[in-house]
Amino acid sequence: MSEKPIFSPARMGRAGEDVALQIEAAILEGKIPPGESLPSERELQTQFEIGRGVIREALRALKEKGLIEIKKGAKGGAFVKQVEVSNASESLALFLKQRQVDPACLVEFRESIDRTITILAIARADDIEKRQLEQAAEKMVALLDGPDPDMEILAEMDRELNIQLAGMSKNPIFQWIMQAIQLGFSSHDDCLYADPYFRRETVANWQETTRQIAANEPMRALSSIGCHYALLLDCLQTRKETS
Amino acid sequence: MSEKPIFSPARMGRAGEDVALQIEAAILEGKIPPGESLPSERELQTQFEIGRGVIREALRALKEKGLIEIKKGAKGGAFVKQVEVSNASESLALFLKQRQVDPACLVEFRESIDRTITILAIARADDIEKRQLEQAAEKMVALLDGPDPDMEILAEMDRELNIQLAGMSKNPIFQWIMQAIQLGFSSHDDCLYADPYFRRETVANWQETTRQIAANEPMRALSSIGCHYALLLDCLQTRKETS
DNA sequence: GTTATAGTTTGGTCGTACCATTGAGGACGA
DNA sequence: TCGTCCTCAATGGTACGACCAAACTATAAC
Repeated sequence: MSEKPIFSPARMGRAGEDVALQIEAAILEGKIPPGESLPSERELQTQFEIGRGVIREALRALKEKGLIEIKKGAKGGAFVKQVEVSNASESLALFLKQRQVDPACLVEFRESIDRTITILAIARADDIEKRQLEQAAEKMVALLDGPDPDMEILAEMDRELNIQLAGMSKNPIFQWIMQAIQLGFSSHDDCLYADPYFRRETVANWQETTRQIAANEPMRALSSIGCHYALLLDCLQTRKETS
Repeated sequence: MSEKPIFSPARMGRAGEDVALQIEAAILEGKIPPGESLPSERELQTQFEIGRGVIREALRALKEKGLIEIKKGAKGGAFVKQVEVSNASESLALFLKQRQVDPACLVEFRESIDRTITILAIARADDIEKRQLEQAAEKMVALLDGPDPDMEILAEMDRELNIQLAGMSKNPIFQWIMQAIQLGFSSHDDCLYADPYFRRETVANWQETTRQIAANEPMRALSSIGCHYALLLDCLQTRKETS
């Protein structure tokens, strides 16, 4: 397994770039299908007629892009991977994180896409998925009623719920955005779970929303979503005043 | 310039990851502001007590993420950069390309945010901006009626128009998302301008949309937007059949 | 048949040396 | 004095060689 994909030696100066591009191109053209492994570093070294360090840097870059996965040991190596949506999300999250953005803008944006996602989810997700979503919300209720309502866990479940809902829209772009937002700005949502009142309201709202989704009631679901974001804005407002 | 930000030595095994994470954290926490440069590779080598190859791999990863920019020569080094939206755009493009996501998903997403942007723009933009938008659309009409309706220029004006409109929503997130989409996937839109029929219809549609926005007629503007995306889907469909 | 052990493959790290690029400061001439 | 050219130092880019650590394989021992 090393005859066909012969890489051409790279030029001087910025050889690392060249190597990375050649390998990436080979992957994207399907010359190395997902699951297969690239030649070993030492093998590539001879094919490219270049130092091993350069090869390693190129592989590191591809790994960062999510194109390959690297395993150690014999029969290890660089395996071509299906790019996950989370890779793209991370990239967007990094961008959003570095910008100082008004929380109100974010809320506005999230509400906008949340509404669309909800409509799509009601139309496209099957009953099983809707049930699972409802059950996830019920688990939150149970946790809230329990003896130790841990804020961290609740916030994490909130994130999961959002991403799960986005997946039900059957549109990867919405998944991309939603994951990025959850990665980059989940801290804003934490305030909802820090206060006992908002915590209770939010969880109850999630239960209501998922129920309406499961019942295929788009207008009621949207109404519930509106409540959610009214709560969030309210919470952010009171927090601002106290600080 | 080397006293405060002392990095801790990294553990064995996966030191590269550790180094990259430490530097990334330092950047995100603002310890090294944009424009400033990190210590030189050899300097970092001593601070981390680690081989230079590892440092280089970590820097390469950060460069891939768009967090730093590397310059050669004296006074060169790794400079902290503002992450650009094009990074996120590329990352998403890679995902969609490798997964062969249906272009219709992208259209669906764009239509969704386009509708929200339009409503916000009508509510928030002042008359001057609305006039400018209308005039930009009129320039397209003029160009189309002219002797040499260049496809490239038309497509570029289309992109500009979209971004201009997004700006009028007064919400930077919509603006960024729109830019990311335009950067990565304008190629889909090009097909609208390749065919004479669709070209004419699309330009006319832009004129109609901008007029309704200027006239503060949200429902009619939305209706016009709906037409736009119906056209786009139609165009993609016929293109698919012919190929 | 199962377990223990040695061996092989492969990624991960270290270190040194050298090349290429670039900017700065000094030397030289007009 | 000014400007041009040259040298030099700092820094990233490449190369090579060595060794370590992990993980799979095959063989030997029980």
